[in-house]
Amino acid sequence: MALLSDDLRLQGSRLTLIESAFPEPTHDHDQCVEEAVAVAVRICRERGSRFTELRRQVLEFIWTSHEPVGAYDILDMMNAEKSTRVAPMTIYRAIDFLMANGLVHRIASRNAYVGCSHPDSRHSGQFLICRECGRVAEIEEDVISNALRDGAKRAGFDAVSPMIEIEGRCLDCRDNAHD
Amino acid sequence: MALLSDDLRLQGSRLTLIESAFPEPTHDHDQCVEEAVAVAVRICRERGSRFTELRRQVLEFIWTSHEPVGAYDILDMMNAEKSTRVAPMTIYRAIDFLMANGLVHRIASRNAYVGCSHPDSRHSGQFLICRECGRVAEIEEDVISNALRDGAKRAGFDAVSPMIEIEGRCLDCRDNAHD
DNA sequence: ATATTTTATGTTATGTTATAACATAGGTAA
DNA sequence: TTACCTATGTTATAACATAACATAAAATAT
Repeated sequence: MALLSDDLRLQGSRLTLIESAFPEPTHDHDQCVEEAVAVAVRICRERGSRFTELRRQVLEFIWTSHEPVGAYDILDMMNAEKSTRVAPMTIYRAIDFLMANGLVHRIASRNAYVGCSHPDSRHSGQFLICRECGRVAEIEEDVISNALRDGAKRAGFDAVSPMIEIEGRCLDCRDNAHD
Repeated sequence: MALLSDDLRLQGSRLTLIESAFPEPTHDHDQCVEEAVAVAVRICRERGSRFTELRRQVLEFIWTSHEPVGAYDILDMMNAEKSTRVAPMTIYRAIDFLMANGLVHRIASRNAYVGCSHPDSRHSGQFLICRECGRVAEIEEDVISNALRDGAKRAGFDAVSPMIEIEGRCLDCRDNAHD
């Protein structure tokens, strides 16, 4: 899954290796979807969970892009493609299943959902959200997790579920900017 | 504003000073509200913004407690107290104003709003949300901010607006737990 | 194989959160 | 006092999410 792009860029006068958390704009996205489904199949089989046709479709629609997708967007895609009518409830139930199995994450600041890029490892959400292209990248920085745990602890707080959503500008959009 | 309580507690065998980010359950909450309004008045005067009666009322309702308050909760409180009928739009406009001036924050994971406990200093949101009592405390840990900025940078990302919402259990609820 | 149970989905209705668009009023400044 | 800008009123609707109960399909026990 070619989600990481390595780029050589000049920063000031030093040559630096920057590893973007975002996929290259030219990447083969079909492959992302394919792999996401394959992993989901495997994980569900391992757990004895049922990865039904409906759930597969919803997962695929969420993986339409690397941008968060709203529940009603999925609903519309679903109903456009098939002749059957599906109700919101149906979509939300599939989303709940996918989230419970760590296959998708909810982006609270957008009321929308993204596919998880590493559903195997236990992790709490750290998301980079590009304001320009709308894409979301998931990172897993121990420095951040540790800082959070320590900060919470210092405040006398048992942290259970930290959620981090960072808005800003991704490398590609910075490069494309004409200012 | 007595938002910090210092407690001496035994952790393992060491005597440790824990500074809870949450207000003491017995604190004088009227004073929180009073101070929040006073600060708002000052800040708005400094900026030439108009702190109208409506905006003051909405700010006060948000400060009803240290729990996040929904827009429609405010609406209900408003309409219960006064004979006039206020529309959602009116509330949202007041909330927008208060947020733009850093007087309240939105808790995205709850679709609700809390008063800002230090509206003077520029800061990005770091919130502790207690699952048991529902209260929210705002912290400002440089360790976290730095880890975020560095983590984002390493991912080739210009972080603009980081949002952190940590769910867990506050010190008071831990102490009150009977297990 | 059939009955029983559990899990998934269908269906209808409604609850909750947020904004668009345009009208009116109320300060502020020329 | 006119003109302008900002705040609020008003109506309608968009966008997001769940409750409650019915049916179907799969897994398991008998």
